Amino acid sequence: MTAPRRVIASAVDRLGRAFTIDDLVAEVRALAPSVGIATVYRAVAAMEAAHAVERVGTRDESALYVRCTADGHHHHLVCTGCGLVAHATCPLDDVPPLHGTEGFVVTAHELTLYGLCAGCATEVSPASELPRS
Amino acid sequence: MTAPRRVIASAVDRLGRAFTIDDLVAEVRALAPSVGIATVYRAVAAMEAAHAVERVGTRDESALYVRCTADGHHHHLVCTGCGLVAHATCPLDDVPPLHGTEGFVVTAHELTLYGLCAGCATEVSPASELPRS
DNA sequence: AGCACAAGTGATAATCATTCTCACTATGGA
DNA sequence: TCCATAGTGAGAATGATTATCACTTGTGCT
Ligand SMILES: [Zn+2]
Ligand SMILES: [Zn+2]
Ligand SMILES: [Zn+2]
Ligand SMILES: [Zn+2]
Repeated sequence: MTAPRRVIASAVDRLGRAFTIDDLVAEVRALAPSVGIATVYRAVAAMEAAHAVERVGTRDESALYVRCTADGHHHHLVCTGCGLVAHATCPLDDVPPLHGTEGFVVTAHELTLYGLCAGCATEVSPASELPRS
Repeated sequence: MTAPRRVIASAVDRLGRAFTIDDLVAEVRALAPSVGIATVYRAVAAMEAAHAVERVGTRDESALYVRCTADGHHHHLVCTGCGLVAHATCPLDDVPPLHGTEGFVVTAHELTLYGLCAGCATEVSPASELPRS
């Protein structure tokens, strides 16, 4: 592939954590200042289509992505303390949602778990959580 | 409350189904053409804060809302055929997600179920589903 | 190597949902 | 009734994302 896409892919690796497009642009431009924002958008869209990254939500009105580490159906644990995103297996596989589904045929679902990662859980006081949903 | 808010509240009732701000503006203006878009945004925000409506997702880059019918913790069934949104009880209450949660303390979750409502399930061929996630 | 075509790039403008500003008005209590 | 306050409406402002377009790069073929 082209040089900008290589730089963008390695920037995603270097970031490790979840990132917005702006995070990624900053990381990319540390090495290649000439790369345009539109190119980063296009590269992330291509990586998403190729399952190299996945969108995990929104932060400050901007899309959040993480590097794809797990294959197949899974969900995400989002730390409300530091923003870390971890992968989790699906807890619904053997739990059909029976109540309230009058005639509804469920074919897909989205699940995101919020909480505190190991680091944040010990670090902060229990009162400083940011509840959600 | 004021006249515009009364009109907006009754328009939400009249719609019944899930709606975007534009849907609601159209319904509102059928009776009160002078109501401004910003007023509808503000009224929906107030109703959301008062738990009179809840946001259930996104349709065509616009926020989707439904009238609040269930109290407390619950989730939503979204028909990918007609857009109908129904309420569902939480299937996770007795299923702690154990796998892959190294030290993570889960405090909240978001879950949305996609599928076909009773009407759409019988009406359309099985091939025309719109899968998600 | 030389060439041709397709894909990618970068700057900029356009889009579009949502929010802000501000002058004006309706509301509801004293 | 009178006033303080919250709500209103029009339009401008914001900000993320996308489209446009002329230019460059990568690729395969000869
Ligand atoms: Zn954390
Ligand atoms: Zn799942
Ligand atoms: Zn349906
Ligand atoms: Zn739940």
